[in-house]
Amino acid sequence: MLRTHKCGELRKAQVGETVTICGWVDSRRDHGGLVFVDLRDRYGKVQVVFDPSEGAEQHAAAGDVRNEDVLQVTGRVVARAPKDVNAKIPTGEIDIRSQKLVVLNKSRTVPFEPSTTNPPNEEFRLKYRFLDLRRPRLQELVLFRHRLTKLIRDYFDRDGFLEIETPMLGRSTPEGARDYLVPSRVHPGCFYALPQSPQIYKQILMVAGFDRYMQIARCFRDEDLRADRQPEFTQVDIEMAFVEREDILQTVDGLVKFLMREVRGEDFPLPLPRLTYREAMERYGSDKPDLRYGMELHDLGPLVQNCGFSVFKNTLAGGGRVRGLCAPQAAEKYSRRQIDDLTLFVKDFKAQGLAFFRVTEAGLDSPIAKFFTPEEQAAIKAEFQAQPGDVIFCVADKPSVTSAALGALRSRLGKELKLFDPNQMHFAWILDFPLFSWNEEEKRWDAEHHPFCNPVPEDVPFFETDPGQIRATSYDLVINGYEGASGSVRIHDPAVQQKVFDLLGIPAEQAEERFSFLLEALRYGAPPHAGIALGLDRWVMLFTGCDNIRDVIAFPKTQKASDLLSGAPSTVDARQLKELSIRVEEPPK
RNA sequence: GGCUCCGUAGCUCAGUCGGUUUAGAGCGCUGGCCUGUCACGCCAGAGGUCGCGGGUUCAAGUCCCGUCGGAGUCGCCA
Repeated sequence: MLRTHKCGELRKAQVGETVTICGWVDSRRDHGGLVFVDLRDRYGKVQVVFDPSEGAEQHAAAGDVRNEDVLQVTGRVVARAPKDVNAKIPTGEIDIRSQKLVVLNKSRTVPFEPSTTNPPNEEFRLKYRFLDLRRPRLQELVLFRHRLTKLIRDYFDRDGFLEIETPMLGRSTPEGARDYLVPSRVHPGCFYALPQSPQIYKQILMVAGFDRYMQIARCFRDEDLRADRQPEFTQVDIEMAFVEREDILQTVDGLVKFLMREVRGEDFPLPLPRLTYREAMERYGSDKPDLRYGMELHDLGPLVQNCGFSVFKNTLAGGGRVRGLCAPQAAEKYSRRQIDDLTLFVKDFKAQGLAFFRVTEAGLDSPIAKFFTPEEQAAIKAEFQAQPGDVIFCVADKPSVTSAALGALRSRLGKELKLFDPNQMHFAWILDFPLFSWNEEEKRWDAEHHPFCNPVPEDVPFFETDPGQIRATSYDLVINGYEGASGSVRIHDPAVQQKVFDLLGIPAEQAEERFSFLLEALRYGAPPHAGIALGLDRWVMLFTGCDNIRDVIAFPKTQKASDLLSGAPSTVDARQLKELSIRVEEPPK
């Protein structure tokens, strides 16, 4: 070992001991006579004093030391005089008086200091990720991720779950997200796909009798990125046999309670709240509402069906809806111009427009208020129990558009009006999703969750009459407006599986070709089973209060899926391509 | 693929409404001084294809078009 102690662990208790420590130069203060160096490792930093009276050589060498050089220092731990104590750091009551200095490695001048209080832009941080990761904040996030992952493993281990690895090189299935493909050398023209999730394998593990499975699984989806989406990400993948929906919900409820206690010391009440999909869409306009605040959507149809405002009246007459929400005390924060911005915002969600009313003592103040009788105004005000200073926003449109537009508006206003405590974590289940959704462009039914999701048994008759009515035995766990986990009871009956494929328009022979290994497995005694997958990156992000997923991933990719540190993706040698029987059609410029 | 924002010294930024001169500051860097600093201090200094390309103009960091890169978002994400 090159060290006897870590920099950050030294305290008054070690005073008098001679120690050897290693670390990076966090900063150097050269007083000509005395030289002070803050030496940093991942446990913290400690001040080393280089005094000429302890040896001319080590003192002179300290004068040549620069930031981020790697040092090994042997010296005595001494207590600081009371006036010299630095209360800002845990090691501030002691110094290391150097007796020997070894420069283990010089550093080039770093493009930015890990100790900076004002980190550079993200592009630069990603290019020099090894320096960025030296920053205390990032070290803290990496450490927390380790801890959370370990707690999750412990929780499932204690409950008898087995961690089983599944292949990374699998078979491409055209449904779902775009696959990342890996060419096969020994099978020219054939490709593996990296897993979008271990879905099929974990179901097969159930058939194989491993009735409690979990895996911290890396997954890959070649879709466009977001603040909470990376092309490769980590799922806590769970599957259980001989269980019902309720068992999965309770298992995850227990995990949440366990984590909230271990991480935050909070006694989290169970069960977690549950809402149906229909209820979520009706009250919040979203299937993943942020439930840290209210500001619910209200149906204004009955109140305005006879009003003088033709937009509302005509929309209602045409089968549309008029819905709205009441933004508390927004009148002063939103000028006319800012409301125009909100109007543009809801147009992104296909809304034709955004009506608004400023709530006053007397009634409603708005360019369109004149179209509403005093009674109608009073009714709208009463519907929201609106207070003077509030602003009521309304969208009149197709039902789905009112949800999408108002759901997005609610989310935006919630942030802008700071309607929630950023430290709070709110978990809720969304249940009874539709099993299928109608794809208007392609004129066909799509699986809302995935094609292996079991329908709610009493809805099975709807297969013949109204597939849109079929509820799925699926469930999402929503955390602060993010989809934190998603799962379902699976189909274990080949006949039901066949019904689903039929409705999705996947011909029997095609289903057989794509999923034969699953379908075959289901025919050999598949137990009823259900599962769920947690988005580990998002959980870490939410627990740590980060606003993007990249900060909790050691080596993340940019929005264009590049790794700025390594330069991936890159072109490859012609020889490699030839070996793989691949010809690139249009070589990059 | 669409929309929006950003790109000036190694880094963080200023550079105005309204186009012009030698493009500035702080941090960092280099040299010197300094024995109790911890955002050390003091003195001196170096450092710029204003992302890139084109256009408008007597004149472009500034205006216009394109492009590259980064971010947010819609589509997409069974």
